[in-house]
Parts: sequence; C-alpha cells; structure tokens
Amino acid sequence: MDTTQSTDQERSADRRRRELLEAADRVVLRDGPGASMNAIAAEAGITKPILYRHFGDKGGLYAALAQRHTDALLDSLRAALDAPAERRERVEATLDTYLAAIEARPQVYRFLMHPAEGGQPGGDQGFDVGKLSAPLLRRMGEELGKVIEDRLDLGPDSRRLARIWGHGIVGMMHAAGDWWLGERPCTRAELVRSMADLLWGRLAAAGDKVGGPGF
Amino acid sequence: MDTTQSTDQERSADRRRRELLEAADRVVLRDGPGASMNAIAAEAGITKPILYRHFGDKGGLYAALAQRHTDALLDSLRAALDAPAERRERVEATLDTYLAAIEARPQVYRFLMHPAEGGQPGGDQGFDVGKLSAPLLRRMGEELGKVIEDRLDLGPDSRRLARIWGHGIVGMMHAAGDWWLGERPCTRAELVRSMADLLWGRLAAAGDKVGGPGF
DNA sequence: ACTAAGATGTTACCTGCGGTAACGCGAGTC
DNA sequence: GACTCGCGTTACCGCAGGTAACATCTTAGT
Repeated sequence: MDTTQSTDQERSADRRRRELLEAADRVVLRDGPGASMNAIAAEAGITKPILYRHFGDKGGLYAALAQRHTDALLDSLRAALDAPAERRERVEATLDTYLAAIEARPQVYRFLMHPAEGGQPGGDQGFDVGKLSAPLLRRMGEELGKVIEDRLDLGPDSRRLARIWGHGIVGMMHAAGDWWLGERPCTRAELVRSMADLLWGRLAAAGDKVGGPGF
Repeated sequence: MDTTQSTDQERSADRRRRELLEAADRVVLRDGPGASMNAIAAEAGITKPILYRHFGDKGGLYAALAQRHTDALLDSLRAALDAPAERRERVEATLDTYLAAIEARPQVYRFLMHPAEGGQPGGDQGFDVGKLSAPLLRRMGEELGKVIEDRLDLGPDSRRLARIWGHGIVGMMHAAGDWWLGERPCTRAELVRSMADLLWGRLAAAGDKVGGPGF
C-alpha cells in the first residue's frame, strides 16, 4: 500500500546492519584484527551466512567497519585543521588529534591499518600494485592534500606539490605515531612539537656536528 | 676425522637453506605475499615438513626472507646517506634510492610491508601493542635516526629529536612512495624534489592563499 | 481462507590453509 | 649386522572463509 511498509523493511534491514556492525566492532576491539567471522556472528547472536548475506564477504564487512571509524577520525582531523588559528597551531592540533585517537584506542587503529590481507589466489597476477597500503592512510593523505592546496599559495605546481605533501605528512604522522605508541619514548606533546619542528625546516637549519666523520 | 665432514654437513645445510630461501623468493615474487607454504615447498621441489624443519613456522621463513631484502635495501640507503655531498643532495639521493628500489620490484616491497599478519588466537589479549607496523619501517627509522643524531647538531634534546625525525622521515618516504607507486602522478625526480622541499621548510615558508575561507 | 513469494535464519558441508605426527630410507659407525 | 641420525615422505588435525540446501515466519494477492 503506502510506502511505510517498504521503508519499515528498509529501516529494519538498515538497523540490522548497524547492529551487526556494532557487534563486529565489539569483537574486533576485543580480539584485534583477524577476528573470525564465526566469532562476530556469535557475538551478534546469529550465524555466519547472515553476515555473508549482508556484507558479501569478509572484505565487505571489514570495509564497512573501517569506513565508520575512518569517517569519525577524519571528522576530528578536519575540525582541528579548520580551527581559526595560526598555521603552526593548526598543524600541531591536527597531529595531536591523530595521536590522541590512536593512543585512546590502539585496537581500532591496528585494525584500520591492517586491512585483512585480501587477494585471493589466481588472477592477481601481473603487477597489479593496487591498494598496497591501508585505505585510511590514502584517504587522510588525499584530504590533507586538498586542504593544503586550498589554503596555501604554492606557485605553479601547487596541485602536485600539495598532494605529495599531504601523503608525505600523513605518512610521517603515522610512522612516528606507530613507533611512539610502541615505545613511548616521550610525551605526546613532545612528539607533536618535534614533528612540527621538522616540518618547519629545522632539519635544513641545523648545523653540522663538529668532529663528524669526514666533513 | 678431520673437520671437513662437519663443515661439509654444515655447508650442505646452509646451502640447502639458501636454496629454499631462493625458491621462496621466487614464489613470493610471483604470487605476492600470502604465498602458501605448499606452493613454496613445491617450487623448491620438496614438501612442507622440510620447510618447517628449517624455519620453524611461516613467520620464521618470512622473517628470514624479509631480512635478506631488508639488509640489501638498507645497504643501498646507507651508501646514499654516506655519500660525500651537501646535505640536501644526500637527502635527495636517499629518497631516490628508496623510490627506485620499490619501483623496480614492487612485489618485494609489498611483501616487506605486509608481514604475514601473525597473532594466533588466544593469549594475544590485553593491549599488547607490539610490532604494529612492518619491521622494515622500524629498522629504517632507527637507522636514519642514528645517522641524524651522529651528523647533526640539534641542541639539548638531540637524541629524542633525531629518533623522532628518523621515523617521521621514513614514514613520509614510505607513504608518499606507496601512493606514487599506485597512481604515478609524476616522475620520480619530481617526487624527490617535492619531498625535499617539504623537509626544507617550504611548508612553513609558503604564503596564505588570498581569498581563502576566513583568513 | 488458501496460496505464492520473499526475507530470515538454520545445519551441514566444501576447500584450502598452517602445522604436525608417524613412518621410510640411505649413509655412516661400532 | 644392529643402531642411530639426517633427509624425505604420506596422511592427518583443527580452523578459517565461504556456500548450498533446507526450515520458517511474515506479508501480499485472489
């Protein structure tokens, strides 16, 4: 009759999907990535085939799960990036936001950076070289690149330069954050300051060490 | 009798090990990471248990394999880093060396950055947060950190700063290289120049864009 | 009211993986 | 000749991802 029924069904299916995702989230948060489909289904109170009907395969579920977290994190980062402040302050705020996020929920972070391996045997041949690294890194790199291009005046090659810097800075943040999370060699604030110093050219400005090997 | 026998045996075992590693290398190069132990054993003309006797488990084999390539790449990088030239030239040479390596053999690169997932079910609980990212990244970060600390005069916090920068720069190189390898948005030389520009403080020096949103 | 359709859920199974136990066999040693 | 010991095999276990086939309950059509 009216559309309420179809919308009800639609809503029901959608709600179910969200419930499943939340269950999956709990399991991944508890068991880390590599959580089995069986475990996730059990947590959701159902059995495997339902998961497969909703998400196709494990990659689909993980992609859906990853997108939720990625979107959330990207929102935080955009907020820090858009704050009304000096450029250096904004950069530091963005770095700090990212680090705070991975510090608060390392399991989620680990899951986002380690997306399920993928690649079934057969057909993958011949230098495919697609989706090498985590989608989150790519998305963050692209976003930052856009922001840089929008905000900064970089001369003729502005577009190319901005994208390269976007991916580069995100990679720097990621690698340093990963190492820091493992070894905790200093406070978060120190790490943020040090990285900002690097981006502000202190590497180029530093003097050679006296008595160095050969020069 | 004399030691020739034991040395012969030793040599034999060692040679076997090398043969197996080379076979594994071929398979990984062909099938990418995720190559099965069966496939590797078949390529070597033997069966699985022999692999397990030599390397313990899949992680052991992959670790041995990874170390060969990692050592080779690190040697190249050290050479570029130690060249007698201006700092900027050395930085560019190092970046270029890395990019040339991943460009020449993307499958190897992919394998090195995607180390086997690990983590058997059970016991892994409770915020372990170890070995999050690829060992190659860590090693490169540490090495670069040492070089920076040795060469540059960074004031009081020299040690901390150098390590942070080491990991950060390596991460920048990795992420930008990964993205570049996938999309090929520019030449290698352009990428190298752009990254060096970033490290040389062009981000801080750039002017705000006129007509930007709000400032 | 009876039936047809379709979503929702199940059990039971297939394939392929990492990993291992048990056995076979040839070469040296006493 | 018996004993061991390195090298190799077959056959198997457990568990993962993924699927086929069956059961069920709701809803629509006549």
